[in-house]
Amino acid sequence: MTLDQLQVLKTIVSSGSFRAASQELHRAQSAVSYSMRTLEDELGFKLFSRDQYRPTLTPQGRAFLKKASDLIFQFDELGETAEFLKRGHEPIIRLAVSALWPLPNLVGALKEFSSRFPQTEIKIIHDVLSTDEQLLEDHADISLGTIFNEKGLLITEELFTVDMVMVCAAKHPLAKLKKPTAEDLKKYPQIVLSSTVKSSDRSGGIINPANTISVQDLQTKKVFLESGLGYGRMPDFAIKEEIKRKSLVTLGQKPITLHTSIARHSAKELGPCGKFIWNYFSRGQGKKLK
Amino acid sequence: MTLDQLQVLKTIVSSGSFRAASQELHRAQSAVSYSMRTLEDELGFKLFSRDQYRPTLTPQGRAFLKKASDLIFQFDELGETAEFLKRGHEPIIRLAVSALWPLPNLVGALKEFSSRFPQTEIKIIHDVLSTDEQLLEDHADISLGTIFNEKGLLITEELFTVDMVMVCAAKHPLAKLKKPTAEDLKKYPQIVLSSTVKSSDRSGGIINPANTISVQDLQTKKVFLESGLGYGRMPDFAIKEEIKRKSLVTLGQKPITLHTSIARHSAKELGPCGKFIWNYFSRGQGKKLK
DNA sequence: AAAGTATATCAAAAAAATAGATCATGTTAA
DNA sequence: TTAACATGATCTATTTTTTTGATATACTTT
Repeated sequence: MTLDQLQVLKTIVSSGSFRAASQELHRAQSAVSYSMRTLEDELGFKLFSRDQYRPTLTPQGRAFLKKASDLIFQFDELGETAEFLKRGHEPIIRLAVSALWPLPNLVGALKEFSSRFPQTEIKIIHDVLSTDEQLLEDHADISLGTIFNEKGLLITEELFTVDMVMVCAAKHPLAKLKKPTAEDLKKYPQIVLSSTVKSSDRSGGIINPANTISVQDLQTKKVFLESGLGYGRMPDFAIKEEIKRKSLVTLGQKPITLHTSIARHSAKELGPCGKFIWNYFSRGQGKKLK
Repeated sequence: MTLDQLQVLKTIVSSGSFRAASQELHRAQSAVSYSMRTLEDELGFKLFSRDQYRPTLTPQGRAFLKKASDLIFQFDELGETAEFLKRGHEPIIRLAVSALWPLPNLVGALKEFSSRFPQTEIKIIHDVLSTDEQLLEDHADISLGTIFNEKGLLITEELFTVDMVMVCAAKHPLAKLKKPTAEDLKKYPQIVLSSTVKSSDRSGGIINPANTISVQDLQTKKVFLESGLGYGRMPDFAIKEEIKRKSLVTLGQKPITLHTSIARHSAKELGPCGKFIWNYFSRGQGKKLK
């Protein structure tokens, strides 16, 4: 049983006769006849009843064709996938996204991407801080994170800025002070984001290293801050709601301004899918939300 | 691109080398090599990188194989379907079921059937009364209905009995009378089941043909009866609940006892699936619930 | 009855797949 | 380090499979 035989079968049924199918397939009529005979021999039952003028499917033939049609459809799809891969499109694209990245900024890109390249799988590596490391270790194709150019191994492009503001819960003792000094802060634990990757220590703005609570993601950090466990910096876009409903309050510290960037490995060419993501952000569409 | 090539590809990956695959497939190594070369030529990209000792899939190859594996799986399934059909199993079985048939009696049979023959589609033709007609016109393979042997054209087997009891709503005027006579009944509309098929008129027990309301299914009949629209006969199994909660009451009429039967066309052999259904009921398993 | 259209079948031809041998290369174990 | 072994590519000859073109037979239509 070959797929070609199934395609011949389908053509016969859609065209109505062996002869018409042979013309449609640009083969001799005897070839079509032979193809069906060998298929029927192998299957062990007749696909067509030939006692009428025109061949009609047997009940078995009808049931068989139904399943065979699905197979042919999937086969055609495989052909399309092959075309897609042949043109150099990536079967999967891996995005390393920093925890500090404003996620709403991503969904627009991903929406457009997945409608344009439905064949390409998207893998989000939602790392804490060191998204560039993911590039260097070939765990990601594109990184969306804060700027940190690694000895020219990466091609980066600066995008927009994120302000990291110092906050604590409204019920926290620090909230009572007008403008807490570093001395004031030292008395309470600071919640900080920390990467599991050791190589690059990028923990900026730590007040008292001895008195910190490290977490691995922004969501946890926010919960800890809201619960009054300590104080710490948060990206402004992530705490708008909390400030509005006053569960978090800003302390008088000057915000730290982070520069976000898109990056890729200089030694690895991006395919059409990667280029689309790259251009989406580098041409500024990704900046809109900011 | 042929399915055989995909199977070779899959074997190479699972066995780890071209040579191992060739042994597994009982072919020469050169045949496997040739098969992959022609496939790669047609696809337009390399499936394997051959710079290492053992061939490893390229990223494209990996993505391609993933989809190809699905195809192979579905192909194998088609082979199983073919085996199934070859053994004479019916791809579809059509059951004509009378509206008077106790449905809970069916579910047991269908449950067991679908677990034993998952490949066979079940079509229920829930006809009103004339299920045997469905057999004669080749719209059904087996009929479950009330007895009515058509000139020996059908093979039937008697199963169990269903009592048709005369009822009306508790709020209906007839409910007040102790034992309403035919004269009493004549004053009110009678709700009757009527078939769309004209040929055989089997409407038994009609009191006053002029004063009837015809419905096509038992559910509607029950709703009409409960609403007090009229009186009529219902199978006892279908109104147990309503009698219990007193929304329907029985009138003093003697019940009509219907004999149910299973039937099939004498000129058409049943396949294994049909025989299973037949035996399920004729050997009495279907009677349990009654 | 005649002309037109169907499928099956056959022998010959064409095309495709396979086998077996050989080569260059990489791996493993003594 | 060397010798034995394993791997995939490539080539030619062989085998198998598919296709063709011609012919036979059957059914439909006019």
